[in-house]
Amino acid sequence: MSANQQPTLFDLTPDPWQVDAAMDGLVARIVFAQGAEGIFDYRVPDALRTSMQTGKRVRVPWGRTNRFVEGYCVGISSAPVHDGRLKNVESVLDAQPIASPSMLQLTQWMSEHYLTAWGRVLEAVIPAGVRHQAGTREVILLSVASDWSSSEEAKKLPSKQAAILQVASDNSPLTQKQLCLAAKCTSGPIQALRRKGLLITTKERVQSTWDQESPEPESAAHELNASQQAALETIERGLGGDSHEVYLLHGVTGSGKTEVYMRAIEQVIAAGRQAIVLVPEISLTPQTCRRFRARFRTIAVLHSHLSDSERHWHWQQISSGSIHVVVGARSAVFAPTPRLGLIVIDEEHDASFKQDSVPRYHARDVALQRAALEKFPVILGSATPSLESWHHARTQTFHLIKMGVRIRDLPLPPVDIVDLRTMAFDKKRRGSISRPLEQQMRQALKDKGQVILLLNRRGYSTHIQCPACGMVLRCPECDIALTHHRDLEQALCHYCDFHRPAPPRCPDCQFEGIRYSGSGTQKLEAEVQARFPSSRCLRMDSDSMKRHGSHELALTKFRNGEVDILLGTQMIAKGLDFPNVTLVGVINADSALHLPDFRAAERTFQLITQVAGRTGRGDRGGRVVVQTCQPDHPAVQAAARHDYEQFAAGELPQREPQGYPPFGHMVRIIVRGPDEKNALQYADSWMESLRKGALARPAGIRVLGPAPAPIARLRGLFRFHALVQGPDADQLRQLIRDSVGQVKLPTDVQSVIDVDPTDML
DNA sequence: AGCACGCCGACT
DNA sequence: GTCGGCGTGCTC
Repeated sequence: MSANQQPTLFDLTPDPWQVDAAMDGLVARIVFAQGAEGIFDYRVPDALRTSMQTGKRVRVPWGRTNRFVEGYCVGISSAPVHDGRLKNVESVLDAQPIASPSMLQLTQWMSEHYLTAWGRVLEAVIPAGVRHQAGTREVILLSVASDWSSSEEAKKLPSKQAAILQVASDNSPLTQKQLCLAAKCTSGPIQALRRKGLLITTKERVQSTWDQESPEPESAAHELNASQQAALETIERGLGGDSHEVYLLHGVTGSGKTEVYMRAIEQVIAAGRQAIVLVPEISLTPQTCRRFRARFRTIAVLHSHLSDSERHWHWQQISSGSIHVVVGARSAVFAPTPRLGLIVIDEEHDASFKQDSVPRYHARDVALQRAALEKFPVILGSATPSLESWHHARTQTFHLIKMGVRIRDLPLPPVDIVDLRTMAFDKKRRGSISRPLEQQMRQALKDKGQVILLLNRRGYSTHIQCPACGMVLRCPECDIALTHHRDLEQALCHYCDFHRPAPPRCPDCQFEGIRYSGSGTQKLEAEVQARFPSSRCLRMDSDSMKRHGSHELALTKFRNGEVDILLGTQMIAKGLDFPNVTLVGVINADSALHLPDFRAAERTFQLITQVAGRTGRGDRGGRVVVQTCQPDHPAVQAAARHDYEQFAAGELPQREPQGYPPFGHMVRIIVRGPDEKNALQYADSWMESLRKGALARPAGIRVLGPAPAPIARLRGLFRFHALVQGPDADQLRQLIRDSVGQVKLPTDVQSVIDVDPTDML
């Protein structure tokens, strides 16, 4: 908009009847899923005026050669936004918008918040099955022309054609095949009618045939105890209206949070709106699905094994408003509910809500933003809330609701801490199970209870080392020690797909006594089988649960009592509700404690507390044994007392002086490339430019690094990372946005910008 | 992301 | 002299 045009526009303000003419230059604003990152303006030719809508995809000419590319229309304006001559939109690809106005608003926010191009966000947020209209096909429908009775030709039709016309006008549009059947004719007379213009054709996408989920037997609501009732009453005040409130439901494990969610959802449905329930990926077990299906008739459960066409079908059902409840993992936050009234985020602290590929969004934060835009409340539920949410609740932006007792007033299980350092002097004993834990296990099994053992490492041995020359077997592509998997007799890298046969002697010095040390779940399984030969043991980790449905099968076996001891990685720590579990053993509580991550203590506390909550859920009570080398660590101590508030009160003051979340914001930048020097050099100059930029802004922004990432090499690429921290999130983003492009990226160096990182590896 | 443009070295 | 290497920059 140049300065000399501006006054002219205002001088010639059109009279009302001229408005149409003044709107001549209709402009569509387009973003692209690949390629250029900006917003590009195109003229909308008259022929496309009616079909063009925001949220539809279009085909537009691109670049000097004007090859056609696909883009999303994110806005339409009547005045040209761009100075130069605009190219024309070539065609509109969608009959209906694929993104609603509110979804456009939300993705625009994400693109700003996560420093990711808008088009990339849209592409990631709309399922591929929806984009490709999987499971539908285009059919040609025949209907009677509206002016057929006035047509001369219609009065002197052959009898067959007249009959067909009659059948067609008595029905809604039919395919040619259907019309043939209904009028008992062949295609001949139908073609004749089409030529005469008496039958007109329309194209429509229809659903291919579909087998429905069989409905669950309906189950009634449970009675609420006093603490559930109180929680519901607080939440109720925000439901049904247009108020955007956030409730942090801090309920101990087994306090019956799910029932509170369900009651709230029922009220939202009664008010004519829909609800979304986000659960951690691993909790999306058939048990969870069944529980919700049994309660709500019109529900869509979005789990990871859906095919593209199933996903598309659910999307359409949700979009039409006929689905009232959507249950799913992270990406379900984008479900296209027309009038959303509530989002519930169960286990809101869970790491799986953060996406680890572009756009690196956190479903909790996206949900909060969606709720603010569409004006509805959010319930965050957890026994171990993230310190971010807890902080917001303490500082009054979230409503804190506590549920401190378990349903039926069951007690939280007592926790015994076993100090592994003193156990090290027990020379007669080998393996991962200490004497006290073994005794407790014998007792529990003797009393016909079930046992859960947590060991957060898969494989058999965690490292393979030569005692003669000191060599540790490493992945040639990654800076990672290989793990021995005995079932395959292979040494595997857990970060890429590298594997090699497990060596019988040192590959460097040929020493025969190469040592396999450190315990994973496979070794623990062998140890359990050796110590408890008459008990039935089942291992659950991502190796043994690869097949679809194996997770469900394993849990069903455990529930039916066909398994006495369930052992596994953190996938057994979450959400399971088995009343007969009378003992939980944590094999090594400090495995995550030394990770170079400011959230290490928080993670440890959450994991111990969550797995401890798997026991004492029946009348027989339960106990927990936690083995650790740091029995005095605050995270271990607080978990042993089931005392979240004690943990938070100790941990928050540690974070404040450093400006770590929740007291400040953080962006992590990863720079990687096949050439170590190039990558480091680029990272260095980028951080240098960030430091310069930080000086020109309000104080308080600091740039740490670059330094080699904790995993310094991954899949052959050297990795450096840096942290940019500051009290003001917008300032941080602005600084980084400005710096991108100031330093030019060598072709062999890639960068990743992770806003609000949860992972530092 | 492509694709053209442009500025350098090895060749008929 | 020209062909083609890829580093740079632009695309409404």
